Amino acid sequence: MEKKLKILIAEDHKTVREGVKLLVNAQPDMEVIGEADNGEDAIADAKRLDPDVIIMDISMPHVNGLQAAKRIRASCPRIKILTLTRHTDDGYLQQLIAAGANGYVLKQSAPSELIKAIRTVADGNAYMDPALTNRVMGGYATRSASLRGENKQQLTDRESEVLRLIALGYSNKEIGVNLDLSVKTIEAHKANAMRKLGISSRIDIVRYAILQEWMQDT
Amino acid sequence: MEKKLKILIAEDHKTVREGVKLLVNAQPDMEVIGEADNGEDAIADAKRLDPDVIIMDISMPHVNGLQAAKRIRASCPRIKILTLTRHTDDGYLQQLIAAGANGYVLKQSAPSELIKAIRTVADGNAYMDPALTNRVMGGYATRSASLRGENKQQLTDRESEVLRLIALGYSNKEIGVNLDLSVKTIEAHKANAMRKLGISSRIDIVRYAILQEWMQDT
DNA sequence: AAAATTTATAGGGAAAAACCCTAATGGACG
DNA sequence: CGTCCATTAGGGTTTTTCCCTATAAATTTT
Repeated sequence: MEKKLKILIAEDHKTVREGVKLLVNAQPDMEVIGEADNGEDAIADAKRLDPDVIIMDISMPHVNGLQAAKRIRASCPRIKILTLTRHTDDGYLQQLIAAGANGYVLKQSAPSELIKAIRTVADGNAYMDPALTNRVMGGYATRSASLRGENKQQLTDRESEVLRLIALGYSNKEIGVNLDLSVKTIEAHKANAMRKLGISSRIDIVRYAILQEWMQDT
Repeated sequence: MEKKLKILIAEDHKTVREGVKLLVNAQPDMEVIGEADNGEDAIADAKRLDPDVIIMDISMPHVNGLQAAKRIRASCPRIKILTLTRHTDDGYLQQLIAAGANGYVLKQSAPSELIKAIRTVADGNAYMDPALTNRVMGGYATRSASLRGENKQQLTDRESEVLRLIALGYSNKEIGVNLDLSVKTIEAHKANAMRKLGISSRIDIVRYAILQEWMQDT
């Protein structure tokens, strides 16, 4: 095995941070070497730890991801920056590109998307979530993966609800009783949701749920 | 349904806080009405929200659980305080009783233990985790549940490992492959662990794992 | 030291759950 | 008004889990 990709996670939400770490460390060729919960620490850690890729949430306390990206770009141009965000905030998109981010992944994407994105930016290509590919980004567009993008439909409310309960450890039957639906219906929603996300196991559902910050309240 | 028990959670670790909230809100007769991540806020919230029971971690920033318990006892004697802690820290035990805590639950106990404890202290009885009952606590001993304590053995490393992976969404087979053991062995560890904890479903495993703060790293 | 208990391992067979395929209904949208 | 797709669900097969039993090794007790 050649050297592992060194990843730094900059994300203020601990649950997501730990979920991402879990996911990344599960890849044989990647390794989380540091974590920061604010932009300032992210800048310091970037210099100190010299990661290959920084996974950075754009909304963070103190110094936000945008500012942090700009400063890291300036001081450590070698380091690739992959931004991670909740919504399709158009506003940030162009600013981030300008700030020097190498990629842009939505939190609502499947975990496999994030892994693909890491590999893509580590290879020196820009990466844009398929759900955004048909938007702006003139000359930077990624040529590698993601363009032939697995249709990235949104999950319906029911589908999200079912996946969340599955991640929490409920069986299809228990969910059926809970929501007063047939097991068969739960199975259908689950299967449809998994197809949409391109995932195929319960761990993937758990990982997706963690990324969604679904493991809380209710 | 008579009025629900109002619960305040004072715990600095967010994952645990959310896990406990999940568990408590799943009870038809309980409701989380507030959360605090430090002792100071816990004291303020106790006065402001007037909960029936406070579930309080003893190690918290600013003002620790011990100090907070003492002050809440003084200002709101009606409110029951149930302390939640990681280890069998003998040291704290007597201090907590002196500070006015009504109960003491270990984090390594099954979630059902916590629920039982809430009901017991809400009823005006003292509660002590069965694992500790055979220790100190002269005149305060609980007479209600818990004394006829389900044998509270510790999980072995293997058992913990298996439960953790199950909580993360792995199937027995996947765990077997992962640890290079037969599925049958995994099943046995799982069954033994569940028997020890007195639980019987995957959700219970997930809840237990959250209480253990197992859903992180690795 | 011998005996008893617990841990780690695992098989066989029954029961339960999940999976794959198919399908009807009722909106939304062009 | 026809097409897409969300929501609902059944039939039959495959996979997983559950329950009971078992053995060697380590640990604890007597």
